[in-house]
Amino acid sequence: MATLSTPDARVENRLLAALPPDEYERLSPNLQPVSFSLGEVVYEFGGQLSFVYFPTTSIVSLLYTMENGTSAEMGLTGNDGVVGIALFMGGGTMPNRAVVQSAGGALRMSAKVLQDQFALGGAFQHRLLRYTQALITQISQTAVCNRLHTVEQQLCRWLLLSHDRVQADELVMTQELIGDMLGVRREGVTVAAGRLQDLGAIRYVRGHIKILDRAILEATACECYQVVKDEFDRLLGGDAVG
Amino acid sequence: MATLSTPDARVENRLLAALPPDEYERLSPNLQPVSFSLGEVVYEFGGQLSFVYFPTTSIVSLLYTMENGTSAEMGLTGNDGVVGIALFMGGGTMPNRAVVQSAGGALRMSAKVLQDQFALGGAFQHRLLRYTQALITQISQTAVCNRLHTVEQQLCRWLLLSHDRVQADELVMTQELIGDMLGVRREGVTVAAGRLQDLGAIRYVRGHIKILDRAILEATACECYQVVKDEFDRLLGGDAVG
DNA sequence: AGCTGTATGTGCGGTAAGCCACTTACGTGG
DNA sequence: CCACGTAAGTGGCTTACCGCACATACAGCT
Repeated sequence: MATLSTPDARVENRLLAALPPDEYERLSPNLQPVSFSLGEVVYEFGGQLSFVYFPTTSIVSLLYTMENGTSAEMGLTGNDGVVGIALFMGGGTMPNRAVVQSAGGALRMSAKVLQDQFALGGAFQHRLLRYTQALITQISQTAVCNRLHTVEQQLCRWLLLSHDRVQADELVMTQELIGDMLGVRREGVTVAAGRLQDLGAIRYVRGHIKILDRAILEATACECYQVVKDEFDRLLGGDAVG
Repeated sequence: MATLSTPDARVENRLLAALPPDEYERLSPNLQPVSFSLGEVVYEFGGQLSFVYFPTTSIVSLLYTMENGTSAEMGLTGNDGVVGIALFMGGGTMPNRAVVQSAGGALRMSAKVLQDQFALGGAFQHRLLRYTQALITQISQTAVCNRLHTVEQQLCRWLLLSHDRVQADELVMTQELIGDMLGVRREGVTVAAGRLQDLGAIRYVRGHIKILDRAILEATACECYQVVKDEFDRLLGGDAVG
């Protein structure tokens, strides 16, 4: 059977790449490459999902928008995970939005195929659940971080998490949008980003952030980044079963 | 086979109560009633779990403690759910603590039994995953709420969520401990609780909170409470499959 | 009744960040 | 190379909350 995905698509998503060869062969005919543009809405609050998406070069933010229009991010998914966990967790819909934060590609799989394959209970199920647990850690840490840390610390956390999920040293993202993600005003981002720029950690020009020195970002960030990173490494690392 | 649980233990936890009779019969011999005292630690940061717990009359908070000792709650589980999701999600440990917030009973099940039963893929697995998705919503909303809402609004949310999971109109909880849960100072809780008392919503006397008027609490809370409640009802309601 | 420990109430100065109004800088397209 | 739209920087005022230092109040014990 001819696969619609590109030959090396597999290695572009770490969750899929970690599957044993036979399971991957079983899935690959059902993966279609798609392309996400910046700001595209992958799913809406309460919307029924028809597909799950395995990002390859894109990053997708999960965020919640309040009644008064303010919003905040709860977590973000890159090529280490999957967007649309409600489909295998059983709920069908999620009470939040998923928005493309960094343009790029993804592999999509239909709801039915996903659910059938999940029900087989093999490595695929195992990997999806482990990823979900890692995501729970990320969301939890976001909750704690929102309560206890400064905007500057959170900006560092966010930049590091994003940088880990993208191939380049440049992020395309306005301060306005980062404000929406972090649930702070645009001006707050400006001030915090200005300090990071003075420190030499980043350079910021009209929607293009260049990561110049990760070490400075890590030193300025709160412990939350490391907690999330460690847990992702532990749960999704190569040594894990299947 | 004689069950070690009390005859009506089943109906005390809604997750178990929703199982079809044959599945419940299969599980019940493996459920042992245990009793939790206030402040007891169910599991520690990174600790290996040997059991999962299905609270019946107790409430267990999931919280994270920072390096500097401050802490914040990410979610709480009562008789609608289960404590120790890492055991079936595959991680084995969680990077947070679980602390008994309201003394009472629970039913425990060993890790091995849980994992074997989960792997069968029936209604039990289905229910556990749906609960996990509901918990994700709760944690997500906590993250958003921490960022965007006042201490008073969050206190209302917390009181309502706790009240929903306990049988009486009285919560046993000092303002100091609520401060730890919400990630705010004890004095901040005092001020917010004082206002709620002036409004006639609660009465607070030395660690005993009496819920006098839920309607006032709901009006004062942010939308976060309703979002979480709706999602729990949707995902865990009686109409859901199996 | 009085003692003592824990729980709660209150006030004050400091700070992070919100809101608002505005200026400056870049950069693409005419 | 100029204009205009979008992105970023700045400053002043206000607010919510923190940190600290106390004052009070209840509850069980003697």
